[in-house]
Amino acid sequence: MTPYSFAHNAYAGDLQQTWDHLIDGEESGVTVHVAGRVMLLRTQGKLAFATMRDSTGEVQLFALAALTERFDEFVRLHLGDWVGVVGEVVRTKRGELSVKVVSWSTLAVAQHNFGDKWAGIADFDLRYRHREADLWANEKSRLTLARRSDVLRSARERCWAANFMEVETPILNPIPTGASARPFSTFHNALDSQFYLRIAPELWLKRLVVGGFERVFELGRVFRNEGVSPRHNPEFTMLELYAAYWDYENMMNFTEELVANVATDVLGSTEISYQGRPLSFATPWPRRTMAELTSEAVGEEVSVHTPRRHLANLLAQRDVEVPEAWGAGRCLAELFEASAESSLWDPVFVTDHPVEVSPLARRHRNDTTLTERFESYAVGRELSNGFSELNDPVDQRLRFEEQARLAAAGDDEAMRIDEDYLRALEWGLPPTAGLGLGIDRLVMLLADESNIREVIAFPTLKPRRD
RNA sequence: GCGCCGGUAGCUCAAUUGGCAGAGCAUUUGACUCUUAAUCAACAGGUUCCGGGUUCAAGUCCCGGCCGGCGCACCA
Repeated sequence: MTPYSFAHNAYAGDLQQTWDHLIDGEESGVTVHVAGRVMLLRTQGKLAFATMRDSTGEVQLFALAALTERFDEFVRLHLGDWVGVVGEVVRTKRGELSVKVVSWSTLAVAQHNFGDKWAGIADFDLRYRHREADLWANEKSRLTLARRSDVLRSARERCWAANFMEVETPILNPIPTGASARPFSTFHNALDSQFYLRIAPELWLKRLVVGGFERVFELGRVFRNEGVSPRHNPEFTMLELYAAYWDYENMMNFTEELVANVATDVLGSTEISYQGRPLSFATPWPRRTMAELTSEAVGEEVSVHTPRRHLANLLAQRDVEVPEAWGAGRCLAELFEASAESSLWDPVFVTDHPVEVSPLARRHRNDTTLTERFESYAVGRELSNGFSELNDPVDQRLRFEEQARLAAAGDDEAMRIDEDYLRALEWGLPPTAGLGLGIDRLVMLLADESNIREVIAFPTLKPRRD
């Protein structure tokens, strides 16, 4: 029977640092208890060398028939077995820091191997379905998921440092809202009610601001029942935060600082390389209106005031089908996506979106057909989305009603009227700015990964049907 | 959802024009007192993803299905 515990008192990584000064063949006189997984095993008659890895790194185990108990069993260990070892820290004649094994025990056996000891595990299906094996076999996977943890820690600390309080809001929602997306639905038996997994926590968070929490953030999972791709997982992690008394300019300032600081916390610099190309998070990020960028991309002046018919023609030239229900605003936003979006490499704020595509954003103070909204883009992808929040319950009702008309016309991503939210606005939402930041996308950039599944420990896969 | 590509031993990968299904590592056995992906020797290891079809003969060609990668669509 394997032990129930092990009196562990040292880590491989620490030993490598602490005993860096040991010269070849020198013995430290210090006995340690280390534990980890056997990654490699080299036997040589009455000697055996094992490479053991724990969460901090690797250290060699040096076993001798003359010293090590049950030596004949030690040399029969399998790659992947967990062992606990007691022995002296030494450096071998050939220069490898080692624990000279006196007593030891198998803590757990590995009944399956961990892939080729040189090539690891390459099969995507196996790696994603059995990430536990992938993590042992592939250093890159360990580094990427550790980096995700670093990003989460940094983002939280930066939010706390700016006096945002972390809150949690419902994942089970009677109405899916706060974004435009198809939801997952589920059912609560005792309440005899249909629920939807949240597509965004937005409205709940603003209700907390109404309640007097002036700066709140939530770092949590949202769910969207849409296609999967190298950049889309059905569940993903969003940082949403709201600050009373801020407008979207303030929030853009905060956003660029947040991302730049996270990059610095995690990588030590705002200057990184992504997929072989330099990428700079250095602030300030350019701020360009959607109309400007779209005009540049299509080679003529366009805006939300351009006749819808003309915008529709420009879209048609780009093979975009234009439904009857789209107004000039939606056409402009679609034209932006079709023409300008993919070329935005370094971070940039795209601002002043049409009201038509921004049902929760406050109208622009200089043009009521636009909103005070921004989206940051990097590497041609949307990274964040924020705005001066619409806090007028009358206008919000009009926006919801417009969404309801779209839904009636067949748009299954349109928002639904949320009476509870409207009532909350009637109690008074101060001027507030909000932000939603896609954490997975940010981790992809900071981990130099091109597939979102690499930055998610257990990405959503189709269940096997054997 | 559509298109392209892929699935061969536990893992990483070969297999020419349709012609005996292979190697390295892992496993098993043996040798070896300073190895570093140790080395050397030997044994063993297969529903070639699944189901049909064409053919004297199919890993290879055709049809259907499953799973994955990439692109498109949708979207963040």
